[in-house]
Amino acid sequence: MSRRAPTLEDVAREAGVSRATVSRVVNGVRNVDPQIQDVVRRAIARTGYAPNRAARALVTRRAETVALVVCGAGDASDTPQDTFAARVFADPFFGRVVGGVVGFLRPRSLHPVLMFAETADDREEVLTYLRQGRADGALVVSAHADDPLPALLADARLPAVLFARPSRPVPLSYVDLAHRDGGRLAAQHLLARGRTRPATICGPLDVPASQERLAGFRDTLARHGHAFVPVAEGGFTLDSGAAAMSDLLARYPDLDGVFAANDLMAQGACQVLRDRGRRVPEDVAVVGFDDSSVAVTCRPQLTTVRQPVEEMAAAMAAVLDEHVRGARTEPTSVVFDPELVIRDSA
Amino acid sequence: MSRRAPTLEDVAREAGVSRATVSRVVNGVRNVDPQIQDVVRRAIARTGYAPNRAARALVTRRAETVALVVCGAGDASDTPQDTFAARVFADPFFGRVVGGVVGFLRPRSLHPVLMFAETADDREEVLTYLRQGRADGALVVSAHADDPLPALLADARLPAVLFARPSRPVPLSYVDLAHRDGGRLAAQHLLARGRTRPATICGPLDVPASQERLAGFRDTLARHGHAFVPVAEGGFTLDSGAAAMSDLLARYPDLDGVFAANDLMAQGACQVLRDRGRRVPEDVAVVGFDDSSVAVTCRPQLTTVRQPVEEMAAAMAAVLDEHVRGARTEPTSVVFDPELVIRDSA
DNA sequence: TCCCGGGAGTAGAGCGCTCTCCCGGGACGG
DNA sequence: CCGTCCCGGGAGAGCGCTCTACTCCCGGGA
Repeated sequence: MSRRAPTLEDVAREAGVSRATVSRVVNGVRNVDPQIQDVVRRAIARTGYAPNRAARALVTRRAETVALVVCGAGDASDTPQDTFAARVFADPFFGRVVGGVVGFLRPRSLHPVLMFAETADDREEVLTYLRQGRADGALVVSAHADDPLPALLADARLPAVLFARPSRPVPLSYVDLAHRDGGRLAAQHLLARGRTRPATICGPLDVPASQERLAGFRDTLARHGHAFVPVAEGGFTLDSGAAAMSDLLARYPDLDGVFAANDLMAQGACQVLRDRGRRVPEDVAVVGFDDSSVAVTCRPQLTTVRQPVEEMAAAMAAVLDEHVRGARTEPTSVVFDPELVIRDSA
Repeated sequence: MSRRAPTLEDVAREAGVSRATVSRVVNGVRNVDPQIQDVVRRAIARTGYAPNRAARALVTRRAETVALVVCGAGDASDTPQDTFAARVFADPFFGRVVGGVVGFLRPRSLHPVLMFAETADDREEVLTYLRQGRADGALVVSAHADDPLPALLADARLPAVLFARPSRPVPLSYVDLAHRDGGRLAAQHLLARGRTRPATICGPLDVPASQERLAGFRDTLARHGHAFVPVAEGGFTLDSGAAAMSDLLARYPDLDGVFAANDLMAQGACQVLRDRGRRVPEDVAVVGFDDSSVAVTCRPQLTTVRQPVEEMAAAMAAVLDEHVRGARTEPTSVVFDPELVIRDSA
C-alpha cells in the first residue's frame, strides 16, 4: 500500500535542521530564526508532513477531542429500523445541540465523538473511553434527569458538562434554561390572547425541566385567578402529545388554550384539535416550547417559547474547554433566558 | 488534581509479572497460563487500569475510530441560530444515517467522529485529520454528488466509503439505492390507484439520485401511455416542496397524483394541497420517498418509497471496516432495493 | 583580554504501549 | 539418554512526538 507517512525526522533531514526545531515551527513556538522557519515550512510542504496525533497525545496527555454523549432510557429495544440514535434525532432538539456544539468546536479544529448511552454497559464504556484518554472530556445530554452517568463521571473526576441540571446534585458544571420563566411566558401570552379556560400538556414529571415549566405556567395563572388548571402528562413525543390532547378534550371540552411543554407535543395537539373540528388559534390557542424546526413546519406555525439550544450547547462546549484547560476548576452553572416567539397558533 | 493514571508497568508490578504478559492478557492473546491470567485480571481490577489509547495507536498505527463526514453546499452562511449542522439534522435522513452507522460500530466498541465539511478548508481539514491518523477512514455523506471530497480522499489513498454513487467516477466504495426502481414503484402505485393525470416534484437535477428517481417514474408512466409528465424541481426541503406543488397546481390544475422525490417535499405538497382545498388522497394522491419520520408525522400519513437508510449506513460502515482491516482492497458498490410502504396519502 | 548573558539550535530522555526475539523447561521422539 | 520442539514468559527495542537540559556562538561590559 502507501509507504510510511513522513515524520518529524524526515522533515528535519529534508530541511537540514534538528527534529526539535521542526517541532517548534509546527507548534508556533518562537526562538526560531525566520529564515529557518521558512526553510522548515517549505520542507513540510514538500514532504506532505502531518504530525502524528497519537504520538503527540502520548506526551501531551491531551486527545484534543471531546465526547458528545446522549443518554437515553434504554427502555425500548432496538431494531435495525429503529435504533436509539435514530429515535434521538427524531427530535429536532438534538440536531440543534449538535449544531451548537460544532459551532464552538469547529473554529478550534476540534470534532466531537458521538456516543450513545442507553445501558449500564454503555455508560461504563463512556467512562473507559475517557479514562483511556481518547477524549479529554464529555458533553452530556440526558433524556432523564436522574441518569446515573453524571455521578459516575464526577466520581471518576473526569471533566464533563451537562445539559440541564441533574435531579440530584452532582459536582459538575451544567448549562440550563430558566424553564419556570418559560412557563410564565406561555401563561402570560394565553391570558393576553383573552383565553379563559387554559390547560396544559406537560412533559414527563420526573424531569425537572417539565416540573419547572408546569410550575411557572400554573403559578402565573394562579396569580390571575385561575386556581385550577387541567393537566395531561406527555412524553415529549408527537404521539404522546396527541394522546394528551384527546384526554384533555374528553375531560374539558370547553378549553380554549393549551400550553404544550414542547413543540412536538404541540404539533400532536394541533393535529387532534383539527381532527375534532377545532380551529387553531380561533377556537383553541396553542403555545409550544423549544422553537424547534417543527414549530415552523407545523400548520399553523407554532407560537412557542424559544429555548436558545444552539447557544446553550456552545456554552457547554466552552465551559468544558475551560475545565479541560484547567482554566476553571469549580463547577459552574450557566442559565439562559427563554423568549416568546409569536407565530400563528396563539 | 488526580495522580497519574496506572500503566501497564504498574499492573505488571502489582501482579508480579512482566509488562508483556499483562499486554497479552489485555489483548486476549493466548499462550498465557489461565492462572496467571487470573492474577493479572485481578491486578487490573485493583489498579483500575485502562490502556492508554494514544500509546497503543502509536505502535499499531490504528486509531480505532472512523470519521462520519457530512458534506454540504456551503452556499448559505451560518448564523449561531442556523448552523450547517442544524440544517443537516433538520432532515430526518441524517439521523437515520447516524443510527445505522452507530448500529454497526457500537457492538465493536467504536464511535464515530462527526465532521461537517462545507468549505474547501473544511475538506482539507478532513484530509488532515485522517492523515494525522486520528481516524482510520471516513464515511462520507454528501448533499451534492459532485462534491470534491471523495476525489481528494481517493487521491490521498485514504480509506473511505460513500453514501450514494458520485456523479463522476471515483475509485472508492459506495453504498446506494436502486433509485430508478423506486421511481417505478411510485408510478405503478399511482397507476394502480387509478390516477390518470400524475405529476412529480423531483429533487435537484444535479443529483444522480434525483435523476434516477425521475427517470424510473417517467419511463414507467411512458410505458403506460403517459407520454408527458408534468415536473417541478424542488430542493429536498419542505418549503421547496410546497413551492413546487403551487407551481404544478398553477400549471396543471386538474392533476390527480403527485410523486415527490422525498418525504419532506411530499409533506410540503400536502400542506399546499390542503390549503387549496384539495383532499389527499381523494382528489390528489401523494407518494413520497424515503419513509422517514415525517412520513408518519405528516397528516395524512404518507404512502412512500422506503429507502433502508439504516441498513445502508450500516453496510457503509461494514465496507469501510473491511478496507481498514485490509480485508478488501478494491472498491465495491452495494446497492439496496427500495420498497413501497402504503399508508394514507395514496 | 576575559567573562558572562542570552538567543538559536541540538541532543536525548522519556510518554505507554506492542511485538519481536530470546530463554528456560517440559514433552516427546529417536 | 540426548536432541528437538514447543509453549509460557521476559527483556528490550522502538512507534513519533515534546520538552528539558545543554551546547554553541556572538556581543558587550569590565
